[in-house]
Amino acid sequence: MSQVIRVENIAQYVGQEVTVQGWVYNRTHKGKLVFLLVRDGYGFVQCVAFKNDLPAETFQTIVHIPQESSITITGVVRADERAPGIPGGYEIGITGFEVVQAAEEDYPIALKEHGVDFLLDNRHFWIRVPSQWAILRIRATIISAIREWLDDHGYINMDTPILTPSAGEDTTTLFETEYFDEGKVYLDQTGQLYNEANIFAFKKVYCFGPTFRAEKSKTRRHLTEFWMVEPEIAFCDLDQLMEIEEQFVSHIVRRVLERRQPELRALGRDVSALEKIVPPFPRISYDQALEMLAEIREQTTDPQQKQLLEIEWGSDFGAPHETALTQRFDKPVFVYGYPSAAKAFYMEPWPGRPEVCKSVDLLAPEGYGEIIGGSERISDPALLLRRLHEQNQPEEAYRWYIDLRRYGSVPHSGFGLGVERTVTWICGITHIRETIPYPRTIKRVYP
RNA sequence: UCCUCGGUAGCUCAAUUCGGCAGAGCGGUCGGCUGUUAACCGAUUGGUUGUAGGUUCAAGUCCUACCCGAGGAGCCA
Repeated sequence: MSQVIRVENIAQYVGQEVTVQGWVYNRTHKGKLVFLLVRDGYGFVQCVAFKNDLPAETFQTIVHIPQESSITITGVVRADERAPGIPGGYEIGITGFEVVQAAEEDYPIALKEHGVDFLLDNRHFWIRVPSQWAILRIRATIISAIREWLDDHGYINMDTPILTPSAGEDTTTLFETEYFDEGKVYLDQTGQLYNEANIFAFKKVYCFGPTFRAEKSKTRRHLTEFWMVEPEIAFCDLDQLMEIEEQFVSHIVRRVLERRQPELRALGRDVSALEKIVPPFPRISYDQALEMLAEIREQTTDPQQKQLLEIEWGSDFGAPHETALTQRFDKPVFVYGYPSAAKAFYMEPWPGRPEVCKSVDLLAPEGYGEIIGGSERISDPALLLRRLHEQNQPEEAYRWYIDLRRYGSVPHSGFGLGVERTVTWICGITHIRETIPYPRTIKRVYP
């Protein structure tokens, strides 16, 4: 056996004999010639067998090898523009072939069109196909870029609890479970409140973990279990927060462009759209956004769309509004200064305009919409207490949270970035369920 | 929770206004072909039409109830 290579590095081995450990993704044969498309976890490479170059028995084995069989192939790498694959452009002329296991012949996923229902039921196999494999490789790169940027900029990772007491929020959107003799506890929706405690010890922190929402949302933008990274920064106001967010998001996109070109190509992603993602990002106020929406509604002829785009001052944007708005930009756009009534109680009021708060959402371009929600938090204990009462929140549950403001309070801000929505946008795909290995939606917990 | 659409072979779908033998392509298998890209050619394999009940000589098709899924809204990342 020659050196076992990773297919992603195949260009380094032209002219050499190498070994690939992997699986048969596709087989097609033409008389004395067989093409195998082999995946090794790192890429897809075409391997070619000529009858005259191999022992008769080996050739017959290759001709009949079932799809998805696990194999060890030895052969010589050559560049050939005709060769498909990821990265593609290289193929292996087979000199040795060993079967680890011949797969059963009824593998359900063909190289043909399939319906969503079928593919989701077979998610454990679906992740083997190039598009899903590419998306999940990009996801992993996005996650490592997130940690890399934060770790390099003075943020420390603080894991926040997943099992949390009620905190008095509307429990219909929380998954609950029994916790010994302590009654009900809930799966976390955010680590933010704990992170607000953490910054007073560590200054800049982030938590990164799964988040659970029991909302009965049934759209292409929702999962019941998703991953969110939540940085929180002491001595930081709303303007500084936006600067951080645009640097952060730009870094993530840049890393994907640097490290995942073959995967982006496999997905047919328009890379030029991603190359535009550099700071600064446009900033518009909620009021300006409303004016833009009014303009867009004027220009719309479709009566149904016109109705969907209706919005009154005070409401948060729905998906149609975000989509319409972001189609007008080729970079992510900040929308700041939302009505306080539409946002959480802990957001700092706008100076001189208490009906508006220092919140900011980042909406991804090309119609993708919200990927980040963030704000400057209230730093004054008396004001925080008043806002709690105004929103009828139970004071006792937030005792420790209010106390944070009594001992060295500072202006501070933070945000949450939804990993799967970011992956959806960067990959240029239409549905969030493809951005996580095993999606959990309101109708699916299998496999 | 509400609105819309759908469920027929392993998969993707068809089955004519008006009820009349359950079909095709793909996949799998066998054979042919030295450059395939979702190859092509020939043969072959393949069915509890989502479930239960009803109408009828006869139901994939009509009626009733239910189950399951998808898309969208609201809510959110």
